Amino acid sequence: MAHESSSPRGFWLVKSEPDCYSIDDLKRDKRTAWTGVRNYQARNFMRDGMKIGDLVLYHHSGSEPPGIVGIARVCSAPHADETAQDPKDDHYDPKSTRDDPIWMCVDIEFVRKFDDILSMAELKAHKSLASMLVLQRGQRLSVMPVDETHFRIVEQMAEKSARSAASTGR
DNA sequence: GCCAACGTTGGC
DNA sequence: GCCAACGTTGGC
Repeated sequence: MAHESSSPRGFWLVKSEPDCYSIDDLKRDKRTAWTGVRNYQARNFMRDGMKIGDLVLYHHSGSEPPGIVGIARVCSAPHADETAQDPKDDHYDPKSTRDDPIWMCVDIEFVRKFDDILSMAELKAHKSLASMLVLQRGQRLSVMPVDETHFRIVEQMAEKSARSAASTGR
């Protein structure tokens, strides 16, 4: 590719139920291993696609409203998801062994939390995000790639809502 | 290997 | 609470 060096990073989106692990939990912990993913496609994105430094949109699912609440960054190479080997863990998988871990994850670190959630309704209202994967009907992946153009638009939307919040004294 | 039944995710 | 979209399971 002619302009390989102009796009050095990948862009991703991860989902989490805030009751399970929210952006505030990530902010408190600074970083965490993104464990518990038990879908092969999602695992493959972490194992084969994610690189240290890639930026990640953090999505709250099952919340009211659901939407993107901040940004994280990939901060480790892929490694075994140890929760798969823990019989007491909800995500225990007896098929996963120390020799053949099956389930892999990366670590992500907190970058920032948006002042306001960007709800799916708001995102869907933005025409240039129409093809964004997370907005497609019935799409259930918990780890997925994001186009850089979509990522930048989301960043701008977050900035804009922060500015309007500041100007109205909210 | 097919396919129906079932379970899960997650928006609405 | 409903339902769409899958992934998984298991009988055949």
